[in-house]
Amino acid sequence: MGIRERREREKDERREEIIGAAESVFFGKGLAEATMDDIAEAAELSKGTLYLYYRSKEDLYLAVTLKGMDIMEELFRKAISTGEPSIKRIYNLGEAYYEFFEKYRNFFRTFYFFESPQFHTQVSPEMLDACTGHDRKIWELVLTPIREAQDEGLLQSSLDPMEIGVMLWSNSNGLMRLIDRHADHWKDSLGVDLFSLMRKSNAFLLKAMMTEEGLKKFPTGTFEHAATGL
Amino acid sequence: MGIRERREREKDERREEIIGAAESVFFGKGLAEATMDDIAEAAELSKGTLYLYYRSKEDLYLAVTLKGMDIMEELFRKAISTGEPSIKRIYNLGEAYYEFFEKYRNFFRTFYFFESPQFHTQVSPEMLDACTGHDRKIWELVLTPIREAQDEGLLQSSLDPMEIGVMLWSNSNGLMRLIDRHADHWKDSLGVDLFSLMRKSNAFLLKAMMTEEGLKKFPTGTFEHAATGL
DNA sequence: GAAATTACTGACTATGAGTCATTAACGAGA
DNA sequence: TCTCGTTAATGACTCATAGTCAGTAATTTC
Repeated sequence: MGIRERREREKDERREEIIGAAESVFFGKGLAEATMDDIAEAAELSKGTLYLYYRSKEDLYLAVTLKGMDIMEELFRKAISTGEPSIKRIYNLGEAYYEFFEKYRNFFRTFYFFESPQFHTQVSPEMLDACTGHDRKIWELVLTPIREAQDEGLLQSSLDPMEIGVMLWSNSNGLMRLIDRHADHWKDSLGVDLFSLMRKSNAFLLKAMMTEEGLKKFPTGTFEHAATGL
Repeated sequence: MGIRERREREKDERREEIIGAAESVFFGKGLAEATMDDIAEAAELSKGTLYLYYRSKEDLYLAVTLKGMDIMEELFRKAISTGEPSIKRIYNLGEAYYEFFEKYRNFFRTFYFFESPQFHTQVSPEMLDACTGHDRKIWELVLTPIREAQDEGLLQSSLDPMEIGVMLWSNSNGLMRLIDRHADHWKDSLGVDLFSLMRKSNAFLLKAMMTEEGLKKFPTGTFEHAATGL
């Protein structure tokens, strides 16, 4: 019988609607200032109903984070399925990450919360698992072209692929955070362009991790027209 | 007359006592779970009194952060006043940063809040200024040996000293955060030692930013016995 | 020793997260 | 079409806690 299925579909839609409402409220006011009453009003539902779908305000916030991860995953997937050489696809990932940062800044910001367990006081273990699960899935994506580049002898095989990924990710992520909160200050009063700095440091790191052969085939700067300089 | 002065001294002492109480409560429960009543009890004062000294719970939290910055500044100051060569003192800074992370983990964690303006909803502009001011002071400290190393022709002079500092700092900071929340997971289930990874990536970056002359005098690994590998 | 200043108090207010008894809507079976 | 059971939704309520403020006590000044 299709009734059960319709009900489930409707429930899923409700879930999406709630996330949509939560998104607009959270993005407008931030986690702390947003109230469940605000979200209920935006969703045209009563507050009690929100709690039928999400255990706590923080769980709901992480539901928005999960949606952000979906978007990011999609961008990453596109970046690595171009059929280009592995090294180029690693560059693409850097571009995709920066694109996500630029275009989906609000989602990028929700990651701050996810990445600070400090602040998880009401998060349900289920929701946390869902997030870390999704996080790992994205990491798998990142590792694919890295492993390939190692197999092709372009990246040093003495390094763990995860190590390579983390170095590049951590570097980009740290600088994007800085850009997010202080870009103007750095540019105007210190004269430092953090964006090109990110390009530079990523290039430094990648260069240090490539093999002689890799550097011969793809000298630093090969993809410099690219957006992020990864 | 010394009465005014005595009163001021007493007020300062009170301030310190409150910070001490806040510290123990915040470190035990985290910002969100800690209540002003908890802190008042720990300080053996009424809640109202706390508000005579600090405008909000978040201001009080940042007061603890400021204390952490004091500690860090002290460690940094020691690190760069050894009379050693400039490059070595840059290494020392890396060590000092890691020492701060290890020994004063709780203070290190308070920086998460300071570094996420997202979460500043009740912070007074005065307190924020105090924090950013102190932050800059510490940056000045970091820049000293970097400028010196450039003057001596050991670090590329095409780079802005601030750029060099930010690259190294951002890299270390990002990885320490990762270590802070996931060291076990990374080590056990992924087989990646984040600490040595931090050493490696710092070395990569520094190497890329040194001059030929610098690398001749101080080849990578010169200070490898050092704690952080910066 | 009266008046003024300063430090402190804790009962009170306001707000907002989360709950739960109740109501409404829907569908199944007779 | 009438019941009865099930599921979805409601909103008034509780409870916790940040922040306030009128009042008290201690200290200083003259």
